[in-house]
Amino acid sequence: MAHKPRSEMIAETRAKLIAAARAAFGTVGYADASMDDFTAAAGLTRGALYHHFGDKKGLLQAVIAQIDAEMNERLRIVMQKAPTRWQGFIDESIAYIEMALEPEIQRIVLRDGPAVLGDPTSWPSQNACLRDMTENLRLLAEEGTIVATDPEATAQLIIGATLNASLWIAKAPDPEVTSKKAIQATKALLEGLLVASSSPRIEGGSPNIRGI
Amino acid sequence: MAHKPRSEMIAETRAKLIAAARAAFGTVGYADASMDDFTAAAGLTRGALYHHFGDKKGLLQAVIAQIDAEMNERLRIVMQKAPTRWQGFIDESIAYIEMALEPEIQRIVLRDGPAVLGDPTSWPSQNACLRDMTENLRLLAEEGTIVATDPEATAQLIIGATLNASLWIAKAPDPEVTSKKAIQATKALLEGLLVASSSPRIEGGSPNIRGI
DNA sequence: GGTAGATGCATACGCTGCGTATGTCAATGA
DNA sequence: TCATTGACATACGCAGCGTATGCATCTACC
Repeated sequence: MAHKPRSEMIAETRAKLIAAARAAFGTVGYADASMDDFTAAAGLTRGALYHHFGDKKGLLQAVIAQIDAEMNERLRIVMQKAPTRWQGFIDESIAYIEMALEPEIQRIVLRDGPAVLGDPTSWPSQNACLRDMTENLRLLAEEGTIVATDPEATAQLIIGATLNASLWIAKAPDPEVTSKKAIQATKALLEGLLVASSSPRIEGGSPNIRGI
Repeated sequence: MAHKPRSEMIAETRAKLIAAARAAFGTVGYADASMDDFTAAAGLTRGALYHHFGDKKGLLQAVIAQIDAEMNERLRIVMQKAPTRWQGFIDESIAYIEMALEPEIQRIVLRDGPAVLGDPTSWPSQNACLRDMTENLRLLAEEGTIVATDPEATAQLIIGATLNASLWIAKAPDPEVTSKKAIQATKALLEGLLVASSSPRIEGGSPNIRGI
């Protein structure tokens, strides 16, 4: 068979390295993942890694970028499906909690990432998610659904809250029950932002799209 | 001069190791802190470290325990000074944001700690802080000040929110302005928990004990 | 289409840093 | 005073990272 074009081979190598690293980082963690081991698992050596990503950190960045892109896409879909802006906002927060329950995301993006690469708010991908929520909050305040606060600050608070909720659920002995509690509490907290006149706190909270 | 009693020498050695490690972890971070270097800085060797703390992780645990004890003490004082339970709750959250701005706390407790030792909610010291806030929320709900939600879940959300706010402030180009925004938004979010009848949202929010 | 240059990736080497095994000396207690 | 415990240092081995170098293959230009 004829050889594939070089650019395609390169992309494949990069993808293999990212996939192997993602698996290793997600299971044993960044610090305990041996570059020799997981490059070998991909049928390569550290030479390829250093060539493409500079160092171990560079590879972690690439892995996180990939995962983050997937997360953003999933959140985008959730938002798109929601009937109202407010409902989309609630759904997005809950979806974020659910995603952060996945061990790979927890380990790589939420734990090792910040420790190795520094503050996540300066990552390009993370900024996309934040920007979306900020804009959403701004519009919600503008249309009078929620009280007027600094939208970016509120977005930071909400992201932090949901993130921590995920970690809490993940380590809880009964994740099912804990998850319900967390989601209920999250709704209560978010509904506190509603202006009292337009949308009083509803008994039982807003409906849950996933029945969790 | 006569030698100090042995137990005193031992405590001193432990204290010196913890102090040296704390300085190293707080500046260059856990991963880049060489045990040879900071034990030497304390006038000791790795032998002492392994004898007292087992390994590098054990020393990190000890450092975190020390910092956490200091944090809890500071929070306790803030709570004690507050005129009402609700005000104490607000003040505590703000104090938490302020503390998490300190580089040493951020680096050691908030970033490296979780990455190296795993979920913070399973740390004994962290649990103390959480337990206090949970109890506080339970009482606030009981006395009818805030809406009824699962107090533990809500505490987790609030801690996560404030924690993330700190990280956000720390990396912001203008921490002063950002800090004000974050604190305002935090108050708005927390005041959303108040039951509408007893304590309507007050123009300007609750007073700020530190004038930030 | 043949040759020169560039580039993807492997191999080889040195260095740093952790953990353990062993040694030594001082303090305690009978 | 002597035996024993325990605090701490020293010595060694090993894993893992980063770099320098080498090789083979693809592209570019004439």
